[in-house]
Amino acid sequence: MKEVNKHQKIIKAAVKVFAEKGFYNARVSEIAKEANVADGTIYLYFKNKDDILISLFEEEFGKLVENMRKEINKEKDALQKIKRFAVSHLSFVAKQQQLAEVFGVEVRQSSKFMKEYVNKPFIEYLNLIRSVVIEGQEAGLIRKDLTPGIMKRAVFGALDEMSRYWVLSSKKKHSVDEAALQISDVFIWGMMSEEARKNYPWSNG
Amino acid sequence: MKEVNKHQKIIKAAVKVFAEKGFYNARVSEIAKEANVADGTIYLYFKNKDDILISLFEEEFGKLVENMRKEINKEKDALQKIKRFAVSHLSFVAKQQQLAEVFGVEVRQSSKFMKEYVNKPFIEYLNLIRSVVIEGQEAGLIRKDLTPGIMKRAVFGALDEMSRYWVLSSKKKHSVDEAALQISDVFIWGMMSEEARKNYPWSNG
DNA sequence: ATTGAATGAATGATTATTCATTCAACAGTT
DNA sequence: AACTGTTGAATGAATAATCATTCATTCAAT
Repeated sequence: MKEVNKHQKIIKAAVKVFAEKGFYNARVSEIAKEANVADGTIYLYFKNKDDILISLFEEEFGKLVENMRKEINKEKDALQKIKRFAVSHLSFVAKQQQLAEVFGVEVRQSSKFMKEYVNKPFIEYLNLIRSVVIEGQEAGLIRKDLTPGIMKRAVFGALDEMSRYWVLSSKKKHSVDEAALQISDVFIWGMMSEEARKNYPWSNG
Repeated sequence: MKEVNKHQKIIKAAVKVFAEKGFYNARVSEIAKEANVADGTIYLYFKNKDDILISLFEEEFGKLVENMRKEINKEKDALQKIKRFAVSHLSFVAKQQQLAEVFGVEVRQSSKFMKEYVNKPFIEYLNLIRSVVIEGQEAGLIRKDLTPGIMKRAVFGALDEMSRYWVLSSKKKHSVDEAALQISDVFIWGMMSEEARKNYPWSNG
């Protein structure tokens, strides 16, 4: 049976099962069932259960990083890039809930125990923010007393916690769009240099 | 042998083992060994392995919430409370690394526990921030267009991501104190109302 | 006839949990 | 103070269940 890409089919099934059950409570047999392949077939495409998670992360998160890089480059000033980052991040979460759940809830936790595996795509993602902060400081838009390495974690953390709420809660009281705007707005005003606050052409809304 | 509180001894051992290995890779027998009790003794004090994690969370996080409530009440204006929250949160992380690791990495990120176990103490902790935001809005210090339910997640998320970096990284490039100050400063400036920005007696440093 | 992708039942390891047994502490009795 | 019975906390070897992984076999395609 020359079929569609099994690797991809298994990854897709794994996203679903990992999101529903969590990595440790996910059964390889259930992923196989979801992907419509035999249990053993998984092992023709992946070394083991860990490898499914790692591959899925490398591949899918890799795409996300590339996509985000393009998104923020649509803006030319650093403060607008922050806003674009927030909106894109949360829009991805809303569109790809299961994947977001695996990224946010499972991977960073699990990666701790996969000693060898340094989470390259994740670090890259964080460093997109860091670059924007540095760029903003060089342009005089962002306060120079702020450490880019701290700010990248603050911005990402704020968005990530919001994502977790969005993905895990069933109620979804706040809209993700509204959250993205409010969070980026607070960071923009909070990080903006004194000078920029006077001159920057800002129509807050 | 009438001994010291075994319940407490087991919890303490569990914190250490969970922090080192993660919940799913932690062995009950290892917790027993660490606590100097027999494997079976654990089951005289806890229903099962899950129950160890849940109890530890309820008890230890409960203390943290109470402590934080006292801390922020040392300040009387909302913006200073935000700062105090940030400093206390990260100072706790630095002082109780293993416990912080279990709180941050194991409990909150484990979708199994987030989904099946409604995390009362955690919600209470978040709502401390929410109350402060509301208080600040009522006093005219904080912009009224910001949703307290979004802000509580943004502030907590920023601090939490910083904590995760701090506990998991071995390098510890940034000091936690510095991080707390920068993060709270950005939030304070970002959330402050136009009016407060003019009148508030602020010595930024 | 040959190949090798795919299968899924069987295997082997791992571990949470149980429970028959031990033993220290104390109370009552002589 | 010595002996005996009772209690229940503590033990840890044995159990039972769960799953990741394997591999002998099948079978579709060429």
